[in-house]
Amino acid sequence: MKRAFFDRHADIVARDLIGVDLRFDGVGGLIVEAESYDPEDPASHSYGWRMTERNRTMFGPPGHAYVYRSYGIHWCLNFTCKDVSAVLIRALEPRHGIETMRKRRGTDDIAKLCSGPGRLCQALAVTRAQDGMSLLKPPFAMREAREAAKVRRSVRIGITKAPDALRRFTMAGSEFLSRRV
DNA sequence: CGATAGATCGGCT
DNA sequence: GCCGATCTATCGC
Repeated sequence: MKRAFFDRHADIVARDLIGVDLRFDGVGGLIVEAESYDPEDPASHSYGWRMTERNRTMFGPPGHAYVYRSYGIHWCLNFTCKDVSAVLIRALEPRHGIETMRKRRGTDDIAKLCSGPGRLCQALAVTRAQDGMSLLKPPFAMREAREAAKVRRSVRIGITKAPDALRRFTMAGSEFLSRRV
């Protein structure tokens, strides 16, 4: 994956991420669900261009991991994009290191390994330690989709602000989404 | 099944 | 203090 891939708006990047193979330390799978956020968006951490200690990575260069703590318990992985926009990675189709994911997640249910932003971070062992890391080099590895995936667009999950924005992108027919479209 | 309470952190009002 | 880009356990039907 080239840096130019991320040097576009999160809406475009999120769409193109569907079907991409993502690994962290060799563990991962295909991205099947992602959401886009930007400074104009009330649901975004970068809303109003206000930089804080938590969201500072979003204001940095595209192509980096922005990891934040959610509800005091879970970690969520985002990819930084152009103009302080970002893509929240919400679900993977497990492909690599499935046994490792099972151990970390404490379940054998393959549909629950990476189906949700908190779950996939636990499965890949992504934490605050990865915040600010480049996605273009190890331990991250990304490979473009072999063929263009069929992508669906719908409303985002679990937010209260701007609930009607069509900024959730999913792989059509995937069994590994955090929720049905 | 579906609904809901509870865990627990950081940033804001 | 309060709320959230969440997940799990545990209810009740």
